[in-house]
This record gives sequence, C-alpha cells and structure tokens, in this order.
Amino acid sequence: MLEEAARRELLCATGLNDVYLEQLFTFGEPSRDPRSHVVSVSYMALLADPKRIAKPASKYARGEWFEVSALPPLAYDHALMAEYGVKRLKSKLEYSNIAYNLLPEVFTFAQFEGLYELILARPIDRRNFRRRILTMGLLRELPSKLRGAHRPAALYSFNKRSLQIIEML
Amino acid sequence: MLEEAARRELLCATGLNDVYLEQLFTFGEPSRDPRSHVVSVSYMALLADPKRIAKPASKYARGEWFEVSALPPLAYDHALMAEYGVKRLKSKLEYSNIAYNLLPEVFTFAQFEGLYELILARPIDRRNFRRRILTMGLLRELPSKLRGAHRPAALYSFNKRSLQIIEML
DNA sequence: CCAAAAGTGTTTTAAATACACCCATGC
DNA sequence: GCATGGGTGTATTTAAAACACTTTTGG
Repeated sequence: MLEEAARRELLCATGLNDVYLEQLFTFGEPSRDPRSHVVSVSYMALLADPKRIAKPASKYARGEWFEVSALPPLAYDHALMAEYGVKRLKSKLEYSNIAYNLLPEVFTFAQFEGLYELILARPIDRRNFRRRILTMGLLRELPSKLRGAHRPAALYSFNKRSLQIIEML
Repeated sequence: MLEEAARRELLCATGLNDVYLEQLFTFGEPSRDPRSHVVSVSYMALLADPKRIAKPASKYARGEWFEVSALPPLAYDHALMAEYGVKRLKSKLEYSNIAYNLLPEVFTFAQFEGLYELILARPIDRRNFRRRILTMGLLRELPSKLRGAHRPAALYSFNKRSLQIIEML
C-alpha cells in the first residue's frame, strides 16, 4: 500500500510515527530523474511539534527542518512537491479542521489564530475570526486556563480530532 | 509522462482526443488486483458531447456511456475511481470555471444552469444563480439569440476557456 | 390565444467586515 | 503602576436567500 510505504519511509528517515499523511500528487515526467524513469507518489505529513523529529528515539533520523519560504535546493522536482503541499494545506485550512494536526491537544486561541495567519500568510482580524470559529463549534473551551506572564488565556481543544470537511472561512 | 500515457490510453480505447484531463488519485493497495501488485494513477476526462465517443473516426473505440448513478459492476477498484472523479468535479464546479469543458462553445443560460443542477444534484434558484454568475463575469453574452419553439434564448460563451480558480458558489 | 421556456426585482435575512478599548496578570 | 498579551461589542456593508409574475415566441 502506498500510504504504508510512505509511513515506513518517513519513519525510517525521520523517526516520525503516527502523523497525519495525505497523498498529494503523482509525478511521472520521464525527465524528472535523468538516470531513469521514476514515478513518484508524493505525500504530505503534518505534525504539531518540530521537536518530535529530533527525539533520541529516532537514532538514525536524517530529517532537518526548513521554513518553506527558505527551502534549500532540493533534488529533482521535490521543490514542486513542497509547493504543492503548501498549496494543499492552505486550501484545506479553509474548509476543514485539518489544523488539529498542527496544534497540541490543548492550546490557546492565540496559538490557533497564529497558525492560520502563519499558513495563510495574512493577518486575520482577531474578533471576527474568534466569533466565526467559536460559533462554528470547531473548538471546545476547557475549564482550565493557561497561567503565564500576563492575563491567563483560555485553553481550547478540537472537538473532533479526525478530518472534518466544513466550509469555514 | 503520466498524463501523456493517460491521453494515449484514452485515445486508443475511446478515440477521444483533446479533452480536459485531470489526475485524481493514485491507488496502490496490493489487494486491488489479486494477481499482481499494480499501482494505478487515475485520471478524469471531461467532454461536452457524448457523441464524440461514437464517431466513425474512432473505429476501434470500445467506450460506452453510463450514468454515474447507474454504473455497471466495474473491475478492481474502478468504482472508487469513478466516485472520486464525481466528488472532484462537484467540488471544482464550485470554485472554478471547469464547466467550460462540459458545454459547447456557445450555450444558453438554461443549459449552463442545468449542468450545475445535474452535477450538484440539487435545484438552483434561477434568478439568484443568474445574478451571481453574470456579475462574476464568468460568461459573456453573445449578440445572437437561439431561435426555437419558444421565446428566443440569449447565447453565452465562457470568457476564458482555460481553468480559472474563482470562489463562485 | 395558448403552451412553453426565457427573463426579470424586491424584500428579508444572514454573514462579513471594519474598527478600538478594557482586562488580568507578573514583575 | 506599567508592560504585555488576552479578551470583547457594535455599526456598516455586502452577499445570500426567498419568492412569482411578465415576456416572447411558434403553432
């Protein structure tokens, strides 16, 4: 199975396990690898915590993190694949709860909003966004609060931590 | 190239040429073909006129038409592929001008609306729909009219006959 | 003049947008 | 008491939805 192969490969290369995985596109230009005709089925993985890739558990990890805005030169057409993934993520953010893969179990609304602003690469009006998301019932507020240097922030969780397709922006 | 292979195969099997083609999904379950492990990259083709598949030009055509609501039993996981294609078309209809592949150069608004109602499988309010589509500038009205048994209908064409992504419904 | 399909406007309702101040805490 | 980030409300604008009659033609 392709997805299982992708998971195996990901585990092997980065030590990552149990991540959201989504097939993106299959590339088959004969010229993409000058040596032989290779067909590649690309997948995108999402995870909330970059530290997971640096854990001691993954002794043989070769993964490294880059900002998508500052990728190093990639082999073959892999930059295309990355671009495709970002595009898919951006659009899926607008009609699903896919963000649950990119946040911890529990988070503040500021984190949630920050994620959207980061990925969509545009500022979002806090009040309007909050109203929309909360009336939509995407999140549930937890009784506890995050205590920190400033006013304590309400904590939230996703109502469902499985992919829900919902028109949301 | 995968898309070229799909076009070749389509031409060979149905005599169809110059159609819109879009990659859908790549299936790789080992069990999908009991004899050997086959990976299939599925594509969807769109064409306006079903008669194109029955033309004399395609002597060796083996294509046959079915309503998606009444497909015969298909080999392997091909029913899944068809379902996937319908899903993709439905959603793309709502945020692009992909419909230009499913209508002749010139058509009436009733045809246009009928296409949407058919694919989305729900009735659409004529007045609201018309207003939205026309103010959106998706179509351009032609000077001539279609004369028939009843009141002549205005004729329209798509402004652009290439895929445009536009939030439209 | 009748049947059939084409065409058109208004009112109501809901959603999106724009926008600025107060609150709670740690230091 | 001040710096910092968290939290909130209203008025305006825009878009969606609901809804039914008139027009034009051929026969």
